Parts: sequence; C-alpha cells; structure tokens
Amino acid sequence: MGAAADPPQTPGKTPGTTPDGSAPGGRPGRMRADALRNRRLILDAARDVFIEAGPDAPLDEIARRAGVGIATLYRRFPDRDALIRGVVMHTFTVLSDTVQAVREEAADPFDALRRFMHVALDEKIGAAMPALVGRVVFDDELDNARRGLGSPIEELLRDAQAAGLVRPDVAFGDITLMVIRLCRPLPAVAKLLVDDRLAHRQLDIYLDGLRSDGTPARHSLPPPLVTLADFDRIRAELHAAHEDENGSAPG
Amino acid sequence: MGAAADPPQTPGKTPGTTPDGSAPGGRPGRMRADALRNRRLILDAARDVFIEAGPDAPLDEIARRAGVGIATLYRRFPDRDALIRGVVMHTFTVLSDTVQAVREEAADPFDALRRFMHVALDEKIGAAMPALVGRVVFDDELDNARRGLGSPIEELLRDAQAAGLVRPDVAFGDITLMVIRLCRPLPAVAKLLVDDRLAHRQLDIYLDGLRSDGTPARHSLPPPLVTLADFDRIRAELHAAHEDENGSAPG
DNA sequence: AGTTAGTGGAGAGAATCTCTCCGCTTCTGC
DNA sequence: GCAGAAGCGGAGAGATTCTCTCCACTAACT
Repeated sequence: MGAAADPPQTPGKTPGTTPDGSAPGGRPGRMRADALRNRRLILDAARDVFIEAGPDAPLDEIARRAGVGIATLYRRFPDRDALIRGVVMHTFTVLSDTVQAVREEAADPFDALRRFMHVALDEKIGAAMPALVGRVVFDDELDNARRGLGSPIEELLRDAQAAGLVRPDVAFGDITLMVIRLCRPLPAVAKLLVDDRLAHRQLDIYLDGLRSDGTPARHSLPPPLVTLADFDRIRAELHAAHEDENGSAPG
Repeated sequence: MGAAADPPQTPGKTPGTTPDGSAPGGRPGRMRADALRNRRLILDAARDVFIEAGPDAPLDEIARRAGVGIATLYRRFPDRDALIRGVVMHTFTVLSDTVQAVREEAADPFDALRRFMHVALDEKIGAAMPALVGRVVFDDELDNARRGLGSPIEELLRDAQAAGLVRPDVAFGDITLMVIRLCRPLPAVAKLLVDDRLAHRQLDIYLDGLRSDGTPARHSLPPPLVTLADFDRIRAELHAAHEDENGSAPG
C-alpha cells in the first residue's frame, strides 16, 4: 500500500484543481465529505452494473443502484467515458496495491498468486477489462496504471513458475482472463445459488489445475497462449485505429 | 444418436401439426426446406446473441445476424418467449444426444466427462441457462427435456468419481456452471485474442483441477456445493412464484 | 407452370435513454 | 448557530431504440 493515487483528497491546499473548479475526468479535487462519499458509491455501482450489463449499460440504472440522483452522477462524471475511466482507474489502483501486499503476506509464490486472484475476483477486475480495450481513450495516466498492474501480475506468475509451483505452459491470459470470467455474475440462477462464493470455489479448482505437482508434464495445453505482450499489442492496434478514425490527419 | 426430437420433420404424414397450421411454440410441423433452414439460422443466431447480450437482447439484432428479415423471425416465433423456448429445447436436445455419444466413444469415465464439457462449450449450453430459470414458463415438454439432460450429466460425474478419476468433493454445479461461464464471450478483448480456443484451453486447465490424481485430499473446497437437486429446488420455487403472480388465485 | 407458403423491409407506435434545469437540502467556516 | 455556497434529487424534453404488423414480391413443392 501507500502509493495509492485514487482519491488524493489533499486536505490542505488543492493544487491540482482546475481554475474553473470542474474537476476534470471525474477526479476529486477538494470536495465536500458527502460529495466524496457519493462519488465512491457511484463508482462501486458503476463497476457492478458495467460487469453485469456491459459498458453501454444505462446510466440511470447506475445512479439508482448507487442510491443517488441521476443529476449527481452527471455532475461528477460529465459523460459515460469519464465514468468508465473512473472505474478503471480505481480498479487498477486497488489491484496494484494488492500485488504489493500479497507478495509480503504470502507463504510462497504460488500462495501469492492464489491470493491475488481471489482479491482480484472480489475487486471485480473484470470491470476494468471491457473498458481496457476499445472503449476508453487511453491517456498517459491510464496507460501507466495499466502497465503498472500488468507487469507485476506477470512477474507474480513467473515467480511461481520459477519455483516449480505452477505449470510452465500457462501464461498471463490464463490468469487474468479466467478471473474476468469468474467475475461476471451467472445469469439468473446465480443470484439464487449464492454466486460470489461459487466463483471462489471454482477458482480454487482452477488453481489446482494451474499447479504443477510432482507430475512432470501431464498433457499439453492447446493454444492460444496469451501473454501480456499480446494485450499490449492489441491495445496499440486499437489505439492506432482510433487515431486514424478521428485523430491526427484531418482530411 | 437416434432419440433426437428436435426437428421431427416427418417426411410423410404430419400428425403433430395443429389444424390451423400455426406451428405452436415455434416447432416445425412440416415446413418448406428454406423455411426449415431459416428456422435453424434464427435459432443459432438467437443462441449467440442471448449469450452475448442476455435474454432481453433486441430481436432485430438476432434477425440481422441470422441473415433473415425481422418478419421471418416473428412469423416463426410469435414472441420472445417462444424464441427462447426454441433455443433451450434445441440445446437440451443436442446435449442429451451428446451424453449418450460420449459414453460410447470415451476411453474412461473421466474422458467421457471431459469430452462432454468440451462439446457443451461448443454448443453454448450457456444459452439454455438464462432461460432455464426465471425467464420461460416450463411446460411438461421443456421440463422433461431439462430433467433428461440434468440426470445423465450428474451420472457422468458420479461415474468418474466412482472410478477415482475425479475428486469426490465436486458436484453438478462445478461442472455445468463452469461451462456456462466459459461459454460467454469475453468483453471486447475476446474477439481480438481468439476467444473460442481460449475457452477450451481454460477448460483443460480446469479439468486438471477436477482430476484426482494420486494425492488423496489436496485441500478442501469452500462451499457452496451445488447439486442438481439444488437446481430442481430453485426451479420449483420460481415456478411457484410464477403461479402465485399470475396464475391460480385471482385476487 | 401454377399455387401457395415463405420472404424482406418500411414504418407506426411504444418504450427507453440521455442530459439539463431548478428549487430544496446539507455541509463548512466562522 | 448562521450565512453562504456546494451539493442534491427528480421531472421532463428530445433523441434514440425496440417491437411488431402489413404488403408486395420470390422461390419452393406438385
């Protein structure tokens, strides 16, 4: 912990606030206590709703679930992209801190990976994903946060593999994309069969599959082996496409 | 196969057709070849769209993806429920046949389970789920189909456990609900990182977690242990609720 | 080749969603 | 406490999307 950058909330001066006081990008400059609390409620609700209904989910629903008026949501986040960006930043921040914490607390590299995945599941890292690619324009801040989360995760995995605790033929995508799958609520049935705990249970089973116990090779996994570099590549391609579309070269 | 009941298409007499020729519930009585083909295209498209966007997905989109006019969809399935019901029936039927086939082809009970899960993934069993509970009114036909699929699956699992090939503390829900999770396309990223193959890959990892190799207990799984009986119970409760709501006792 | 089941698409009406405006409430500094 | 300002909720206009029908045309069976 410690390096969290989410709600700066400098309680003395407020150097970062824009002169017009508009708090760009939904970031809290210096806000009243209730406003700050509502901002958090909105982010939490948005995270849940985006996961359930996708990034095009109605904003009304988010406000309703957060227990605030729709005007409050629009005041804090001027448009949908600002809100998505807020959710993504928050998720990235929390999980970056988690990687750090998990390394210190864990008994061994496998345990670290295991703990991280469980926390990521609770924090619904999935919410970051849909936005991660293709939805939100990545400025430097967001891109740094992304990179700052991806690399440590890959490192976590590599350490566990180096220690011989995780099978060597799995990769970044096998970790993250499974947690994202587990994040999503099961349709309908889910709510009646206690969803959250089931996801953790299934994660435990999956973790056993990741493990390399004594047996040397078991059997080989089919492609694709998805690495962090693959994500970076995709991100870059999308970014380029976006630039093309409405960016640099004006007719 | 052989016991398939999906498109009867008796090429001689057509005893099941309703006198008014309306083909109730979207079932094909005796149709022209192109109509039958379109019906199938619609079902496939509907399955995909329901999985991606949930059971409230716009019907326009389904028609578009099936490559037919919207009128064609409405002619075949008078309303949304009829369409959902059609998708569910089709999925149940295909998978019931699969259980049978898999038993015969498989090398051992674990292999049978493994094969079944992969086919279920390809057939997008997930499409059946959202409807399974809470969306569609279950008549006897649908309920029989459901039961006719659930029991064989549970049996498949029990056999593999009896043979000592699958850890004894997993249950029905650990099989089916994971396949359902894997069915759903990952948001955004997915399409760019070859989704379908990744799901099969992750399923293989999960299967390794289900396996009980030499080690006697590994570690215990957290609750909930979800059985087929749990599904039945939920289904019954929802059915009762539905009856209450607009059924027998008119205020 | 004639008959008829089947087809696509435009469009009316309904439902939903976005986003702003304005009067009221709650915090904060004194 | 009190004044002032920051924040709040919700109604509602306008735009968008979705449902479902009608009708002129096409292609499959006999």
